[in-house]
Amino acid sequence: MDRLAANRQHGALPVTNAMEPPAVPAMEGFKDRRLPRTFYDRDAVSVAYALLGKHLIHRSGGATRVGRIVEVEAYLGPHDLAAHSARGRTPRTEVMFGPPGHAYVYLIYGMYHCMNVVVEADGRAAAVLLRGLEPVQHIEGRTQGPGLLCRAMHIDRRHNGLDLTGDVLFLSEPAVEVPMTIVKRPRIGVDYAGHWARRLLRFYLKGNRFVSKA
DNA sequence: AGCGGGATCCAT
DNA sequence: TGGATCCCGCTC
Repeated sequence: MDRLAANRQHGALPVTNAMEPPAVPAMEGFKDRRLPRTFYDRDAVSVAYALLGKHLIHRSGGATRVGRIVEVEAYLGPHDLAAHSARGRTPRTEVMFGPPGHAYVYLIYGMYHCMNVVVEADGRAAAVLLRGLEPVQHIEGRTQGPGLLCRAMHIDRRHNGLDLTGDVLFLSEPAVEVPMTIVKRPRIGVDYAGHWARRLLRFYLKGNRFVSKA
C-alpha cells in the first residue's frame, strides 16, 4: 500500500496542504522561520533535543494555534522495541517509514491522538513524539501529555502523513531564543519494551509547568 | 470474525 | 487501580 492509501485508511478526509488558504501573506519584512526538511533529516535524538523550544503551529478554520514544545520522546527505529515501527511496516506505521518532515498521528486508547514528527531518511522508521506544549497563541484546554496536546491543537488522524514543511501544520523557530536546561528521563508508558524502556529518550525543559506529570 | 492490547488520561 | 472507547494487527 502506498503512503496516500495508508493515509486514507487511517484518517478519513485527510487534510492536504492544497486545501488550505494561501500560506503567509507576502509582507514586507516577514521572516519565514519554518523548519526546513533538512532539520528532520537527522537521528531522532538530535531532532528531539532540537525540537525543544520550537513552536508548533496549526492553521485551520481561520485560527492559528501556536504552542512551544517543552517535552518530547525519541523513538529510534525498528530496533527500538518501544517504537511502533518495531512491529514492522504496517498500514498504521507506513508514514514512519517514509521521508522526514511528515506528521505521524495515530489514535490511542480509542480516545486520544498522539503526534510524532517523522525523522531520518526515507526508508528508516524513527520519530519524535510531542508530549508537552506551552500555550503561546489561541490554545484552549490543557496541553500536558501527548493526548491533551493534540486535543488542544485540534490535531487528529486527518493530519497523518501531512508534510510539516507546508502551510497547515508546521514547526517554526521562535522569534526569541531563551536559555533552556534539558532533563533526560526514561520514556513514559513503554514498560513492555524491556531494556529499551529504561533508555533516557524522554527530554523536557527543566521546571516547565507544561511538562506532563506521568 | 474474534480477540488482546495500546507511545493516555481521569476518577476512585 | 480500573474504566473509557476504538482501531490495529494477529490468529482462527
